[in-house]
Amino acid sequence: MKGKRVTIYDLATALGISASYVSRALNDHPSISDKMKSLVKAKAAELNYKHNSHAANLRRGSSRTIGVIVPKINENFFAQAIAGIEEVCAANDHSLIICQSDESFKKEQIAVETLISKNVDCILISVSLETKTSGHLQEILQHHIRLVQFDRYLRDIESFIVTNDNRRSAYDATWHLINQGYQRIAFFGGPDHIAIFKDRKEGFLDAMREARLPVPYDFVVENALSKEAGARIASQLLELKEPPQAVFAASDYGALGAMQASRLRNIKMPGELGLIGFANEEFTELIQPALSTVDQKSKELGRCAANVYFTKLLDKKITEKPSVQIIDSEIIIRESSSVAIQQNMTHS
Amino acid sequence: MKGKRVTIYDLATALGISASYVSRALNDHPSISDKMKSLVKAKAAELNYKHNSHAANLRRGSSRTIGVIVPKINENFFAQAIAGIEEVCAANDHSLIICQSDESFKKEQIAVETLISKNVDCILISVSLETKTSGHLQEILQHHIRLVQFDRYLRDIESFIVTNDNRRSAYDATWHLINQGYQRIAFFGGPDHIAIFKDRKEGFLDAMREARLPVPYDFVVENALSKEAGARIASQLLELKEPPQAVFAASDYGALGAMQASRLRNIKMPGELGLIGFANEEFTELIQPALSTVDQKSKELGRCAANVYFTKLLDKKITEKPSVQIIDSEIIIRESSSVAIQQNMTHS
DNA sequence: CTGAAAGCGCTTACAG
DNA sequence: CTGAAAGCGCTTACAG
Repeated sequence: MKGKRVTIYDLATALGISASYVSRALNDHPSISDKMKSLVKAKAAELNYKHNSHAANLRRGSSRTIGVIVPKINENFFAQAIAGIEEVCAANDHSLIICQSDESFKKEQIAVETLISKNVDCILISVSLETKTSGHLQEILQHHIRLVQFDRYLRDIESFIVTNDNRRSAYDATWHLINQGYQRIAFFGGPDHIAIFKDRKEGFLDAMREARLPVPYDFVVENALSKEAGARIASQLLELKEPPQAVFAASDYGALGAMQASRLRNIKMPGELGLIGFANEEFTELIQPALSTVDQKSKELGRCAANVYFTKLLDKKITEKPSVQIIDSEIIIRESSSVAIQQNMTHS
Repeated sequence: MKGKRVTIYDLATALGISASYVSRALNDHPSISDKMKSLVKAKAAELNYKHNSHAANLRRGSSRTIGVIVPKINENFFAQAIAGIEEVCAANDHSLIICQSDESFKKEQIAVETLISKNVDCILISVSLETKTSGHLQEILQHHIRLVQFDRYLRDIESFIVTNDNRRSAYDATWHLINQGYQRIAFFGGPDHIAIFKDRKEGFLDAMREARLPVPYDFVVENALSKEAGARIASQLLELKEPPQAVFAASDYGALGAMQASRLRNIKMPGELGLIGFANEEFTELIQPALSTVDQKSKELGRCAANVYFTKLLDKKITEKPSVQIIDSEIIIRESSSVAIQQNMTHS
């Protein structure tokens, strides 16, 4: 069905030289003169030659390809991270295979299998919410494929990690709420087995403890990352005799759900309920009231994750001890948590 | 640096059979008994064997991989389309390489080169805004790679196309505005060289003509797809002595810009300015007023695009004449264009 | 049902 | 600087 592909042998014949020579010319090997390089490349273009990366990879044993696995490509956080990764890969002449786990452990495992069989040189992963064990990541290492975890990571495996200082950001976000005068503050978090969510919870508790504010048992919620969960749980809490005065959500979507639940009850924001999220999703500055949040510098985070491979792992036989790299995040204060800003808005 | 990989020869030796047999067992060849298949597979798992897709692809001449090129993976429309494509590919045991052109013609060309050298069997593309010529798409065909265009397509190349009836949707959206009583209606569109934008403009003009409403020359704008462009142009138009009473934007982002510009001027929506966008982006139902829009059923669109390959192109020597497949879209009416809805909202 | 052998298109030591 | 040759790991006609 397919026509015969033009190979380096065809180029060699056409030019009256050997295939090895052609290969070297095409790959900019230093032994070849610039004149010959351009001659060969011109002929390649003329005959519509296309490099066959599968053959090269098979022979070379490396694919110059990086695989990335993220939970959702359409969440702005991950899309930005991918953009950063892509930028660095392109600059280093590597290509990129993007996989989506869709927050499913099963799909994540399949993605790992696929990337291994595609012989990628490195896998950058941000694990799914369902991921509790690292067996599949261990397998990556067994196949001598480099591994970098970013944002959401597992602790029980040796790998470089690029993430934010989640505990610190959560601490700061919580203190921001406290400084606004809120006292009964609830935390909408994620599963404890993923370090960033545990860290955000700890940061929240650190601040509350330091401020000597009570944290009722049911104000700390473990699975409130989605809009639906956020809305459901906020609805419950807002029915209490002593409902929360503010919510710090470890996810913008959880915060969005809380906002919708409070709107249904005509609860004024930020007057009666303060709210801050996490991730700086696109919608956070578009909704009303605009949602305070934590900007994780996701594009920079993606850049760094990719750079870990290019600067610390590529071509290195003995790897330095895996380290954790921290990307600075930034608290963004908008109307949803700031009485001061809100008043300005109203008066303008 | 890498340890030796386990190959089918290792499995063959371990099992006392031939490599050919192993290969067939692993690939579920009908000549092999179920018992032997599971025996071989068990051994493969035990020895941690992983299929090398590069070797297989090189030998087979096909990669069982589909490439997809979209302008932006983080626009909800494309993310949804990719989700649909992924679903169909997974069901057909094909893997997916996702490339992002970032609305740049140059990047799109590079993506095409990459996908060709990766030997993908098919490329699904939605072209960038800058794409005016189809030379690079022609090259795909020359390499005997199948081509399907979806959503944004070029007309001067023979390929299957999966898209919405953009002219009809635009016509309906415009009539919706007309029926709400708006008369001076502006159109925020995209470049004419991309068919869908031309179609949306035509649909708008069809409706205006039919309603015998005048369309001032400067009410039809060609490059107002982004939030920034939408805001800039809306600002200009709203300064006119006879400003538009409504805007139909061919992009939700353009509509968002218009909304922000009108808010700055304290123009009431939908009372003083009606607005409808296109694509049903995530933010459209979250902002206030909620933005009317056209839902393009993007996930279904992605599914169909992938299915064109699996049902009409895969393993077919003589291809049927390329056709255009239409995915039904749906007008979603929200507050931004509907006085009736708005009043209900206010009174509730 | 089973195996020996060829070959996909490249890269890279090795030799000159 | 240049080339002949081996081999990456698989699949698949071909033969039995």
